[in-house]
Amino acid sequence: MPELPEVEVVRAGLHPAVTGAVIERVEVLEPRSLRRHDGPVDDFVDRLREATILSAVRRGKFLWFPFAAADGDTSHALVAHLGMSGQVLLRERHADDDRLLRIRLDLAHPTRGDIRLAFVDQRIFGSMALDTLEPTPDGEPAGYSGSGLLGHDAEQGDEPQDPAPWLSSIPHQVAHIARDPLDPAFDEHAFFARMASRGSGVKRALLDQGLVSGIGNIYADESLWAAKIHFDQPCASLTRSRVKLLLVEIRAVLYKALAEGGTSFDAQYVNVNGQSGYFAHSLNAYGQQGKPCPRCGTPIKRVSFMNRGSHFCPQCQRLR
DNA sequence: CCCCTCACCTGATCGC
DNA sequence: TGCGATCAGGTGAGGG
Repeated sequence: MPELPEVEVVRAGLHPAVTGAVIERVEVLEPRSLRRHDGPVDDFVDRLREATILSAVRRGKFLWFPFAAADGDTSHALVAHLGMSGQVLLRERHADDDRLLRIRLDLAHPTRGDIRLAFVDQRIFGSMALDTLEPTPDGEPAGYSGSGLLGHDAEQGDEPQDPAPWLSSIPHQVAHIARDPLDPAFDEHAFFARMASRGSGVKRALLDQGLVSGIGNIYADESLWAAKIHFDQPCASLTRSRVKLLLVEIRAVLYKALAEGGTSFDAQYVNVNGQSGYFAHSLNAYGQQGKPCPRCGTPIKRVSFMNRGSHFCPQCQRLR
């Protein structure tokens, strides 16, 4: 997937188009795309009808849209996860269906008029669902909900935190996901403590969304390359300063990807308007097997780990 | 709680 | 051209 930067690009693209919009019609073409919805298809459809979307929020790779139901109730959100291959595309109301369209939401926006959200997903690992909102334990905003792309200057500072109660609430099924490293309320001390007591290798830890969210296979490999750490180095063997360095590199990698609009290796991963991203050329390790390490020239290796590829420089990233 | 394996899915591509 | 094998950016249930 879509890892944090790609999901944030989608969220930022959707936010201005969906906030304040009324859902006029919902069609579920693939019921399996509601796997995480606790109820029948009709329940999903009926409860969204005439609802007004209040915001677009993201934590890690989870995206959700708090809404006011037709009766005014604001205790629920529409949750979306893109899985490996999902997209939420903004379309014109009467556009032809995309090839792998699973769910269609027709919206009426006060200034943008009639638009459509198309949930497209090849592998159906992604999903949409309605879920109850519950208060965050720390009372902080549950995720990022700015009107612009996270980290972009135009957005910084000019947006006082919206005190709307639904923004300090999190969907029940997202509550176990840790805050992501770009979240101002990310608990660094808890992260260091849990890393120190973990028995697994460091990449496995980075991919554990309950420990730190938003990182997937690409950015795990890129961050570990930047920090010169082997993917299977035991967490507990890393000094606190090495873990701090790793966190710095993780943030740098995520911000860089955000600045470039998210990565996209093939037509599968596209931004909210269906346009391809363009970050692939600046990857240092992921997918670079056989090519010289940009730091030392040693060929990058690819090995199978956790049933997926791990890419690293055997010279810079030694197991020790 | 922690840790690991596996199931869940389709479609594109590659080698024969 | 066909066909099987392989691969793809994730998550969570369920076992030890």
